[in-house]
Amino acid sequence: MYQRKIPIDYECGLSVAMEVVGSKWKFCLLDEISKGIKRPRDLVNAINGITKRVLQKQLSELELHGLLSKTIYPEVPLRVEYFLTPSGESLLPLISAVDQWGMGFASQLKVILEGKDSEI
Amino acid sequence: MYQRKIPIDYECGLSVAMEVVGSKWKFCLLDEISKGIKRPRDLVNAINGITKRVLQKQLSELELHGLLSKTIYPEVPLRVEYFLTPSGESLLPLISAVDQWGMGFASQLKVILEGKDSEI
DNA sequence: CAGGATCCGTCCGGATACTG
DNA sequence: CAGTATCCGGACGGATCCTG
Repeated sequence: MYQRKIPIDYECGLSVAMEVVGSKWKFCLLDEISKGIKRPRDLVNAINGITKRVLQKQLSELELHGLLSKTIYPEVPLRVEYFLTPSGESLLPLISAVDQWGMGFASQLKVILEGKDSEI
Repeated sequence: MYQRKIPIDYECGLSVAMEVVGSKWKFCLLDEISKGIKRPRDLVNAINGITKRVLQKQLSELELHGLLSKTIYPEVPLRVEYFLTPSGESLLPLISAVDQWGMGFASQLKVILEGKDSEI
């Protein structure tokens, strides 16, 4: 995600993984695309809080890293559809696992953060 | 990990998970601590590229979120040891899975990035 | 509509120093 | 040694504009 000085430790799986999917929205993007939302514009609408610029950047990174690919339909207006490569698909079980873990953890986090808020 | 405007979508597991472990080093930290490296100073030495300040911050966040806890030994010099809470331990399988995925993906990423380098 | 470029404010992280 | 505060430069993200 912003690791360029300690180039990337190819021996460390976590380092590699963080490099590729360590940005805020990448799991979400892969998830949404796997669900069939393929066009940039639809993704902006589907994902709460992402902006066009960031979406564009992260899509291109995912594409560069070989997790995503796209098809360009030379229509007017232009249409582009992203889809998961095999590498991207290999990540889906992990995303699902992370999502489920997060669901299970949500209640705990809620209590913790709201407790903190009330201390103000 | 800088999502404070779109507070946190507790309905979205990915959102919750990213909030808690979406920083660069958190998986690494939990991993190392689970391996028995418990003191901040040892963690700085064990993790390639992290600085004391960032370590401190991420440790405290993990502690705040209830994934980590610590024991303070009132010795001189002061000794502190972090350990995983049950929530933190529940994350280990995921970390392991991410690590393994990263290992498998490393070769592909290497080819891609080195290919890009050689284009310069 | 896709997506790249630019301007610019904000946040993050490195370095350093200080306290207990 | 652990943890916090401060200063400061650089990276990131938002808004906007432009091209195909």
